[in-house]
Formats: sequence, C-alpha cells, structure tokens
Amino acid sequence: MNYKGLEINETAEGIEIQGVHDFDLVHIFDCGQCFRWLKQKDGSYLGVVGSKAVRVSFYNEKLFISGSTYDDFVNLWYEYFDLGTDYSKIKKALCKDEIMAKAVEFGHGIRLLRQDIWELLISFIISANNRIPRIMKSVETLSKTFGNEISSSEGVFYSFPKPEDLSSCSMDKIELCKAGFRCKYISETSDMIRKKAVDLGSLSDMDTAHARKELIKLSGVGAKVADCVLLFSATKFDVFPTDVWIKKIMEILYFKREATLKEIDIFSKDYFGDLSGYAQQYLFFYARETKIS
DNA sequence: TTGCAGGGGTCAA
DNA sequence: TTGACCCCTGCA
Repeated sequence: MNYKGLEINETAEGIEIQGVHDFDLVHIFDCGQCFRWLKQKDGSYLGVVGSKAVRVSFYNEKLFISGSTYDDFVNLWYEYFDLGTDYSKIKKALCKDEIMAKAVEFGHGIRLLRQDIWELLISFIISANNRIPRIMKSVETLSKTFGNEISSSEGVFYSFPKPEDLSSCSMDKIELCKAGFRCKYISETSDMIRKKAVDLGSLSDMDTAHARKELIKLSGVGAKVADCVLLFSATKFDVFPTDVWIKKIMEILYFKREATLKEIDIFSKDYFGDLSGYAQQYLFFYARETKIS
C-alpha cells in the first residue's frame, strides 16, 4: 500500500513504512519535546499517543509501528511523526553558520512531533524547575490515576486524562502524581480549560504573540512553558523556547557573553525567523548531548 | 549513613 | 528583580 509517496506494509504485528528520511528515534524522543516514550534495551521505544499504545523501531530507513494498521497510519502516525514535512529543506535553510551546521549534523534525525496540545500543556506545567525522569513519572501517574486503560500486545498502558477528569477531582488525588507545588497549577489550569477561559483550539488562528499571551493566562504557565506548548503541538513554529540549556548554549556559541532572555528572544526572531522552533530543537539536542556548557 | 544542593520555571511581593 | 516552592536524585 502507498500513502503520499510512502510504501506501507501491513502485517499481523503492525506496519512497516519504507523510505523514511531525516528520522532518528533517539534524536526525536530525546530532544525534549515529549515525556511518554520509554527507550527499550533493543533500541525500540514504547509509548502512548491518544488511545494507542505502541512500540516503534527504526532501521535502514524503515519505520516499524507495532499493533498498528494502515488506517492508523493515515489517521494518526503520518501526522504525529510529521512525515509530510521535508526536513532536508529546513536543515539546508538553517545551516547558515558553522554552529548551526554542527548542531543540525548532530541531530540530523530530529522531527517535531505533532502532539496533543492539552497533554503538552499539563506536561510542561509539571516540567517547571523539575527533572525529566520525575516529569515522566508524574505524567505516568496522572494517566494511571485518571486516564483509561489501554490493552495492547505490548502490555497495559493508560491514556492521558481529559480536562474534565482533572478539574472535577480533589487536590488530594492530583497530589498522588507527586508534582509538588505544581499540583495547584494542574488543578487550576484544568478548571480554566474546562470552563473555556482559554480555548486551546483557537490558538492556531491567532498570531504568535497573541496565542502566547492567551496561554500565559493559565496557572503555572509562563513564557517558556507557553512557547513549548505552541511549538510541540505544531501550532506555531516561530517561537524559541529558552530554558537554562538553550540560554547557556546561546551565550556560549552566539553571544560570547551573558545574555538576557529578552535578548535571546529578539536575536532568535531576527536570525532564525519562522524556523526558530526547529533551530531551538537542533541546538537543544546538541547542547544536551555534547554537554557543551 | 546522613545531609544538602539543585533542577527543562512560575508566582507573588 | 528576587526568593520560595515539592520532591527526589546524586554526591560528598
């Protein structure tokens, strides 16, 4: 079978997609955009997306997704893995200096996943002043406590809860996820989303500055979290989420001195323009993996 | 073994 | 502009 130029083989175990370029699971899942993919000993990853729990592996330009059908690919995975975007074009446009050329070469298989904006919102609220393993544990516990069970050939998993699941329950229950002072933010933001105080679905119709302002109305959401939510949900690509890693790498590689968040924001808009979000991902992965700072 | 610093930021003063 | 904030891990 063929879908938009990609050859797909469906078997009893799942689907195999051939001829996938600019794609590397480690680069994709380890560049800071997602919290629900767990690396396995054989290099494959187990993860939950929406109501699907799958194992993915990649080898020789072939992407394998367990327990999935051709229809799943058309309805979910093609979009989720952003397979319709030509990353070689983006990379070429970004490689206008030696720094970016190195970063792009290093994370050549990065792709920006198109993730559910609500799940991202709560996940990145949890990420504030936190560590990745703990963020993953909290997201997992929220799903186990409030989500639906998903049985798959790979085991039992849980979907991420809906806004009404989190807004209707007591603080005691939310505190089970051990997110500490962020539990209050989760509860308040869930309530605001349920009441449509902020409409996540309408953000794509706004310009970037307006969409960011809307998100910052939510409890526990500042500039950094807002930018992550906009970028990783594929709502806006001209944002440059600046955390401590990105700040350090920008200071070392570009500014050659200390710089404020505002300076970095202005620089990225001017220098990377509409591709700021992609640039951020290559730089983040480069900084993290090479421990450049 | 115990103790302490600090972490993918946000909020309130 | 600055410090507190949950909880947990890593390290002395």
